[in-house]
Amino acid sequence: MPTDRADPRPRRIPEATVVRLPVYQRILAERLGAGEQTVSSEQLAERARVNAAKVRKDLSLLGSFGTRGTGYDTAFLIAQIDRALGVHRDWPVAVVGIGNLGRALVNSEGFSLHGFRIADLYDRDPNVVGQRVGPLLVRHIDDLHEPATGEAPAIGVVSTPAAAAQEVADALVNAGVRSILNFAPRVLTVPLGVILRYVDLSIELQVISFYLSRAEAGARPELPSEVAMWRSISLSARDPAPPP
Amino acid sequence: MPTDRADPRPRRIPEATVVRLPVYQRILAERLGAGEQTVSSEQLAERARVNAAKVRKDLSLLGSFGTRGTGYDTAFLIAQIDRALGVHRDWPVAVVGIGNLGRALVNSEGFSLHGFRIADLYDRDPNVVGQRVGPLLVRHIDDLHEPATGEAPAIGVVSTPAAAAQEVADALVNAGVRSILNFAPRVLTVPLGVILRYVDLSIELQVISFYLSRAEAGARPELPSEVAMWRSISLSARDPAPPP
DNA sequence: TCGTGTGAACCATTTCACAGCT
DNA sequence: AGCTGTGAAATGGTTCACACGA
Repeated sequence: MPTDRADPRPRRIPEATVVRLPVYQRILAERLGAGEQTVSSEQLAERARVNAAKVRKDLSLLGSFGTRGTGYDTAFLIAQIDRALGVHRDWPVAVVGIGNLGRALVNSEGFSLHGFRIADLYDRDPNVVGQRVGPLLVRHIDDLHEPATGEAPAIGVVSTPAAAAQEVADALVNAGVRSILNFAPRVLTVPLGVILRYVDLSIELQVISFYLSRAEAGARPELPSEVAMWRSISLSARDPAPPP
Repeated sequence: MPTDRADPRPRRIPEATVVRLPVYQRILAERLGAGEQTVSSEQLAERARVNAAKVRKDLSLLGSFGTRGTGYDTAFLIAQIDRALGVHRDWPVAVVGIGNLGRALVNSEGFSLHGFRIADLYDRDPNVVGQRVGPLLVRHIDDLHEPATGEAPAIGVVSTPAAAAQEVADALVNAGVRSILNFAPRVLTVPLGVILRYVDLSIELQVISFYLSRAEAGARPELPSEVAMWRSISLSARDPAPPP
C-alpha cells in the first residue's frame, strides 16, 4: 500500500531528483497560470526535456499524487513539491557582497517570486555600508555575528569578488549559517555539515565550450549534440570515509 | 598501450566528468599560483571534495599525463584540460539583457579570467542601447541577426527578465547561435542541436532548502548532511528517441 | 482508453584494489 | 616508497514495459 498524503517517513530522494523538482515546479506554475487544471507526466517531460518515466518516478517518490487516466492536479502537485522541498518554511537569506552582482541578485525575480526572504545584506566597502538596497540597509561584514534579526540566517549567498570569498564563507559559518550559495569564482572550504553549492559563470562557459568543440569536431553527433542541461554538475561530497 | 599526448581520437568523456574538469582547472591554477610545480590526485581530490580515484579516472580520460610516484605536472595538466575543454579556442559571446545582472556578468571575473571574449551586448531598452559597458556599446536586440563582427557569436548569454527570455532565445537561435546560457528564471525551448544550460538562483535556493529541511528533520544524517555541490543538476536531454 | 505507479532490465558512474612505473 | 592508471565490483540512476485504476 503506497503511503498516502503527508508521508510521515519520507523516502530517500536521490540528488538527481531533488534538482529536477524545482524545474517541474516552474513548469507547473506556468501551466497553472495558463489555466491548466491538470497535467500529465508526458507534458511535464516534454517541457523539461526529460523522459516521462523519469517524471513519474520522481513524483512517485513524494507520494501517489496522480490520477490514472487523468494526470496530476496542477495546484495540488505544486503544493506537494513545495512541501518536499521545504519551501513552505521561512528560510532567511543573507547576501554578502553588494556589488553589481549582489544588487542584481537581491532585486531578481529569483528571490521575490519564490518566497525566499532576504534578511540581511553585508558588504565591506564603507561607501556601500549604510546604503539602502530594496527595503534593507547594507550592514558591515563585521556585524555578521550579530544579525539584524537576532538569529543567524539559514542561507548565506556569497557574491563578493573571488579574493574575499573564503573569508566571507568563514565568517558566515562562524555566525552559524548552515548553508552557502557561492557565486564567487573560487573553490571554498567549509566544515562538514555545511551545505555548499556553487553557481559559476566560467564553469558553465567552459562546459559549453566542451560541447561546442565536440559538436564541431565530430560531424556525426558523437555525443548527441542536443545537450540541454540544468546545471548538470555533480561534485557532491559523500562522506569522506565512514570511519570503519 | 595508452594513447600518448595529443590524442587523435578522444575517448568519450562522461558528462559528469566534463563538469568536474573546470573545477580541477581552478584548483590547479590556484596551486600553480602558490608555486606548486606538481600535484597529486589526492590533493586535487581533497580540495574538490571528491574521491581521489575519481580524479584519476577523470584525468586518465584525457590521456596519461601523470607521473607515477610523483603526481601531475601542474602547468602541463592545466594545458591539457584547457585543450579537452576547447577553451584554447576563441568563443565569442553575446550577452543579451544589460540590466544589473548583465552588467555584473560582463564585468565579472568569470569572463575576463577565463579567456571568453564578449563580442556583443544587446538590450531592448532605448535608454540602454548605445550605452558603453566596458569596451563595448550596447546594440539593439533587433540587430542581433547582423552581429557587429559579422559572424554569429558561439555562445549567447540570456540575462533578461523571465518574460523576455524565450523571445530572446528564439532570436539568438535565428541568428545562428549554437549554445545558450540562460540566467532568466524560465524554462526555455530551443531546437534540438542547440546546447542549452541554465544558471538559476531560485532553483539553487530550493535545492538548499530541501537539504536544510532534511538536515533539520532527521537528527541522524539521513542523507549525509554534508552535501557540497557544484550546481549538481542533471536534466540533460538524451536523444528524444532514436528513430527505430 | 488513458496515464500513473513500479518492478525489472539496463546503463552510467563511482569506488575499490592492485599491478606497474618512477 | 609513492602515486598513477585501470580492470572489476558496487552503486546509483534511468528507461522499459506493463499491470492497474479512473
